Amino acid sequence: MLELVVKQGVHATPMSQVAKEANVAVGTIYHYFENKNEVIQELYKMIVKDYGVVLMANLPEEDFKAQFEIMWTNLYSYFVGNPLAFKFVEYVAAPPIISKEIVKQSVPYIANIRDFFLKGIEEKQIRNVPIRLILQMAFGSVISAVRLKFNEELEMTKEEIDLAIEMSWDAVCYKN
Amino acid sequence: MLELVVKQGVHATPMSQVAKEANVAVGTIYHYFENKNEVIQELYKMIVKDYGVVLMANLPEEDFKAQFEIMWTNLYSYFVGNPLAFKFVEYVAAPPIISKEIVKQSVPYIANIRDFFLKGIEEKQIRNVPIRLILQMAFGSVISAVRLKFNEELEMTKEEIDLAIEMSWDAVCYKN
DNA sequence: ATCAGTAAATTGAATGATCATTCGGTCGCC
DNA sequence: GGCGACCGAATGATCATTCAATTTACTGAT
Repeated sequence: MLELVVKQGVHATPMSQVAKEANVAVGTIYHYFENKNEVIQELYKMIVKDYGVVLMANLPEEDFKAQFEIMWTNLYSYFVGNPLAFKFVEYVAAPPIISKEIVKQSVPYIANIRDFFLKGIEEKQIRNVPIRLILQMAFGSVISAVRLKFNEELEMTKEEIDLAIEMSWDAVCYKN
Repeated sequence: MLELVVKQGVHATPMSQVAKEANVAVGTIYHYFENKNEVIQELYKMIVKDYGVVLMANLPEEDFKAQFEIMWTNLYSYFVGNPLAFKFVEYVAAPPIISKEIVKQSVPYIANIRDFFLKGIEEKQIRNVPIRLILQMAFGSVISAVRLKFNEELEMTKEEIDLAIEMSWDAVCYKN
């Protein structure tokens, strides 16, 4: 369903097609889900949970900036490697399909990311500004980079990725 | 139609409702537009054209950074003052409804913004990195700020706006 | 001024599709 | 023999789009 929805849009993918693709009957889907929207919502939660884990993987112990860089790269790689996930959260996961309520339910999945930046602020590695601003800016820069790649506006070589990370870091890092 | 589409989503707004809201008959709409999608596309172009103009308004002559700040604020104010426009470009203007083709057609409307940053690079005010990266990062930071406000995650006081601008500037400005 | 003539604008009921969802029934397993 | 998983045709709506009919706006001739 993820694939179909990303390619055609939510309302252009009939449940009949979803059923066919999944090799089940339409009725079976309705046996497990209340309605079409609930399937979409579960898809959303799955993806958030997924990248919430990936994001924090393989962090080096020491340097804070190095950790930031790895996190940035983790998320970037996740989206580049899972274009469907990216396109889903970017283009499909919009109100009123995905409500604020559902978004809130997904917050715990990424709580550790928030904690990471809070620690950064305490340790004077990260600007002392509202945490939501930090998160949104950092997250947004990754999204921007992925967009550039998928729209084929930039090739996103190693150098370009490093530039993007550097810009992103300069936006959030502590200033003397 | 903008209003209806933003509130209900494209496929949840029947042309009959659009017609009623506009006090015309359905047929009349089809006299002026090929189909539903074309109306949406014209909406998109209108909005891009609109903020392309607003963005460059009232720029002070002197300081480059000051100009950047005004541009940033211009776009921020535009979106905050036109929530429908914001929600439309953010949530509705997605493929396959708005194709890459349509996006390309709208590029000329914002060519002067590109020129502004190119000049900035020449004058060593802006980082010497691919222009698309600059544009996407700068634009993205405004979007992030507007999102925070609309989601009521941040109040976006004058201070918070200034912080966001500062972060955005640090991301794109020239580094010695 | 008036009016016939005509082209464009407008109308909205009818058409033909497409879908989400339901539910009576089947199947396989314990 | 009973229970849950599974099936998919049938239902009831909803829509985008069409088009024949009607109205309006404009022209120039009288």
